[in-house]
Amino acid sequence: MPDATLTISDRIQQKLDDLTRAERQLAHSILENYPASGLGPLAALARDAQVSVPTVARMVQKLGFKGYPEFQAELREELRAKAKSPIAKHDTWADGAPSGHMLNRFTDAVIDNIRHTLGQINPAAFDEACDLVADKARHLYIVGGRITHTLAEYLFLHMQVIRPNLTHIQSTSNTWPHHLLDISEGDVVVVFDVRRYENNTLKLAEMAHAKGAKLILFTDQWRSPIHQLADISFSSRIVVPSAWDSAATTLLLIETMISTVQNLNWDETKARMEELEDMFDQTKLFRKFT
Amino acid sequence: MPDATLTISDRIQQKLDDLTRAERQLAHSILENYPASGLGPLAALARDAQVSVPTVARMVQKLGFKGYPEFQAELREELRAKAKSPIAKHDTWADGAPSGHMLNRFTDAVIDNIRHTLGQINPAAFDEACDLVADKARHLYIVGGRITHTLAEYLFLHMQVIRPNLTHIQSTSNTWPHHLLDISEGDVVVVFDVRRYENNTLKLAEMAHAKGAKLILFTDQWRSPIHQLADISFSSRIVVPSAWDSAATTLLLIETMISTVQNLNWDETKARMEELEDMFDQTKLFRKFT
DNA sequence: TCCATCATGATAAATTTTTCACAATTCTGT
DNA sequence: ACAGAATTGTGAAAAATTTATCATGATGGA
Repeated sequence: MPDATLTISDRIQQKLDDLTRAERQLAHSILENYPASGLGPLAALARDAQVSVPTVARMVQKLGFKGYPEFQAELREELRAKAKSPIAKHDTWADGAPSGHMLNRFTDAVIDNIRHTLGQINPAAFDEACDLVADKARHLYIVGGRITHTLAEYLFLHMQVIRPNLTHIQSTSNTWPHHLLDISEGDVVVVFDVRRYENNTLKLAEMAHAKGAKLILFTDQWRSPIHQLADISFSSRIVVPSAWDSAATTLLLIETMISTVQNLNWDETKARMEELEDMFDQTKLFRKFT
Repeated sequence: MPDATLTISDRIQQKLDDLTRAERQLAHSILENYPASGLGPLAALARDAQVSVPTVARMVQKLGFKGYPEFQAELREELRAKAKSPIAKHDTWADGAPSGHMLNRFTDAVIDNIRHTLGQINPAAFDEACDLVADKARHLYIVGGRITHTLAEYLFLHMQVIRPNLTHIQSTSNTWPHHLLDISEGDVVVVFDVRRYENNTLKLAEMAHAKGAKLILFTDQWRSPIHQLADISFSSRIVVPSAWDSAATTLLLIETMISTVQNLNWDETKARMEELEDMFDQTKLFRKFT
């Protein structure tokens, strides 16, 4: 009988390196919705993980159990113990860390930010923004400031694969007036501006607005002054137990936008993506022979 | 097929009056430590409740199941559903958008990713990593790949304020071997590498490891090959309903790290931050937050 | 008190599940 | 490119679990 102080989940993760390809595949499947999947019949688990039945049997033995039934018995025992233990420890995010640990406090705050932000968002406006960003006829400019340029670049890198005709502008650089010359009516400018709102970014937005560009703004709950010019703006809650603000919620919105735009342009993107896949495969091959 | 909105526990309690003596005995045994006992073999359940095997079989049918295995299947399904949403009784995050809207689907996935990731993280390892990153005696290198360099830069920008003596390396650039010359034993290298793991990044990590640097790795659930070299690694779940992966969870970890490191160095950081504020004010590059 | 009805349990049959032995495949180092 | 080792899968045997059958005991009303 294996060590009782470690959960099966812990032990799987610990052994993850010693496992073979199929076993690792299985391990992830078990962890995926733990412990439910492990409590079903062996064959079902094998099917879900797309491995053969004996692979499952072999791995449970590797984990130190005599057989699958013994493995299940301990899984049930874990479940018993967990249900019995006080609920206080139950609602923390990082198991084994006190609820006052930064990991738990921070995560609480971020989840709360997400909930608030999504609760206030206007889905129609979001869809409209995605349509604009997806429109390949319009040139797309993506603008970020001192910190937010990382978010801007994240959006830019993905859009680069999805559509042509786009530019990343860093408002802190002094080259942006050059880009502005090319902006014409109907172009789309996505601007990131969160508190410690930046003068440069505001100027840029004003001028783009004057030239008749569509402005989409990602800002915080207090809203950058740019929001008065913007056609569509999204404000995220960014407060966390830190001297800094959180960009996690804004990133969530950006990623959702990427996914939505991708879907809108799927027919054309597909080819671009597959090309990219090929490149990755080549990289893999390259690694194999070195 | 029984009603899906009611849990088995609910249904047993509802039927409690219609049950016979032995069945009631069994029912209480099931509820005693729910749902663990129901997930074992039928015979074990019968023994624990001190009733005969056929009694169990009969009652399960009385509850509307075709047989014991079907009963267990639903029990597992309940467990799955319960594990998924300790927070998210929210079916829809964005009010006014259908639950199938990308905003809701994506947010669901990200919350789930966060829950999984935090559940598997080792708080002690996290604290240790923060200590290393906070140690100003060690030079800090931050390394990112094609996409992840945005995350790396996000960490870099904040660390720049918190501590001196750090470098941002982009593994896709060809200048990184240059930086490698300066790495010495005891230095700390924070590496970002998520799937579509990059050969350049691996090479860099190997060489830094060979020079005796401490390696801290941020990767995904399948883990970059670098994790075998890394002193500490963190794996985030990154799957979302998109052709791309999500960086949101990794960003959450980074931000938590920033905040923790900030607190560790607070005395010295405070001065740096104020100095920075002054510089911003003087150059009038940034507006003061009101 | 006796019979009819229902609940319960023992046993056996049927089915499912697990384990084992061996073959095919993939990977690794020369 | 090859041989040897390790990994993975296939199919059959063994073990277990579940279901069905039937006998026994209990209960309650005439």
